[in-house]
Amino acid sequence: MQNQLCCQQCHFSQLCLPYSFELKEIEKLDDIIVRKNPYHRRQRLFEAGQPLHSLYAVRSGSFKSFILSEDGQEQITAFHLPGDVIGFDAIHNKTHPSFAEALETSMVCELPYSSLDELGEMFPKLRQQLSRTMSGMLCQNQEALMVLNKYTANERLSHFLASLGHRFGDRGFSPTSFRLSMTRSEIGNYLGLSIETVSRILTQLQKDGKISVEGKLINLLVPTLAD
Amino acid sequence: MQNQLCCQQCHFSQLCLPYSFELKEIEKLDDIIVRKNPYHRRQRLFEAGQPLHSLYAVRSGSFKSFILSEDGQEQITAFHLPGDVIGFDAIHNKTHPSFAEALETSMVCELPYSSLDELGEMFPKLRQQLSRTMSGMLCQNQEALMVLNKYTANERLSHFLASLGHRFGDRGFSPTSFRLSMTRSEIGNYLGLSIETVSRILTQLQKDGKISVEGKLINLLVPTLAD
DNA sequence: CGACATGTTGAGACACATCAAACTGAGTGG
DNA sequence: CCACTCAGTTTGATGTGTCTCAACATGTCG
Repeated sequence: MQNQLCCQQCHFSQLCLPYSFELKEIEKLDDIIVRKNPYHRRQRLFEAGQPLHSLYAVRSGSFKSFILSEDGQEQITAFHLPGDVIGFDAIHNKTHPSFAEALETSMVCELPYSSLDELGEMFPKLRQQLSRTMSGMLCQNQEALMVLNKYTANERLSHFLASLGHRFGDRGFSPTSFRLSMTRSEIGNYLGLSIETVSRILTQLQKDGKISVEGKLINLLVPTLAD
Repeated sequence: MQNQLCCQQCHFSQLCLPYSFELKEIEKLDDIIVRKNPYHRRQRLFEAGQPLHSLYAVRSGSFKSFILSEDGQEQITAFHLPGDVIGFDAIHNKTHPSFAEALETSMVCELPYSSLDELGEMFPKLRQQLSRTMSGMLCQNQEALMVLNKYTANERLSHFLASLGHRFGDRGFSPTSFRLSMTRSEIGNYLGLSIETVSRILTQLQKDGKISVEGKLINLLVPTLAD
């Protein structure tokens, strides 16, 4: 498959699974990938309880992952940008424990897990990359734990914005000027803050001259938002 | 290696890597495992910044994993019981991002990562088990995120004790009566609570007749500590 | 037995949640 | 094109869960 949708043409391949692959390996990976129609806001890649069929690599747009508590409360566990792979948490029980939902119109590459498993048999680099990616997610989660336990509301939000900017930068976008695809409510849910606190701190950061806010448009005005 | 320390004789092998292995596979795994001398309280398996040499399976006793913030604050990210494997977060950068420290006198099995990698080449089940374990840790982290974001101090501690009891039960110990190998301070650090709050809630849970506390000895008196 | 870490308990402070009300903007239908 | 709606956002007033500070009790280990 040598069309415009293949991994070689994808701007985010160096962040995604093909990282450090040889040409031949990329072509093999391309063969198993299913390109899907765009997902629209609120549409789901999968729901909790569904059996694991595929992992999904974000091609454009963004997604949120979330789990539900026993009493039905939503807890957002991650926001996914292009190049991120979604669904690793389902490998454990071969069932998705979480939901994945588009935050805006988005494209994904579907990676059937059985094909990925077979391909891993042949390509050690693919196996290593899968391990590397999951391990990296563990590191992120540890960082997130510290943010929630040790940081104030202001620090959490600053860290969130800086981290988002950094991730946009990695993807070739501006690290200081971007559009939030998630609502204030979703940010608050993720950071363990009320929606009012998110709003208040956003305006306060603006008053302090650290950022400028125009609805969903964010501008980071100081290199680090710390202190 | 057919001594008393081999995986076949280990009570926790069904929770550990050999889960669902054939005899031949277990023997191969046994060959690469290094049995170490006991670690004493405060001794470390590894420190942040050290290159990844090995993963470690807890054989007896318990450990904590923690990371340090830029300003040197400790954040405990997990407590490890027998059968748990420690060090997966180091695969990402081939360097440990975290510390692992014994909470009491403990034994571990050292699993040299390069040997594990080679062995994975031959045994698909080992690869799958490694993936399954890492995926399971992702699920745990998601749960932890919800506990921190949505639960009150009382609920966090109740959930912590119930979860610990459950894990002891899985290992053939009493799920309702156990000894805490970590200090109040370490519990508070992990749950994002002050040491005073941990202490207060422990005594309050006792007054409510839900648990009995005698220093580090805990008795869970109601099946679920909820509400 | 003394010394030092660990744990308990109380009083006051504060960061953030909750409640309440008004504002904005995007989409819808007349 | 304008009213209408409704989700999302902002801002203010008040409440509260947990932290902090402080003093004391207990346990542990040389």
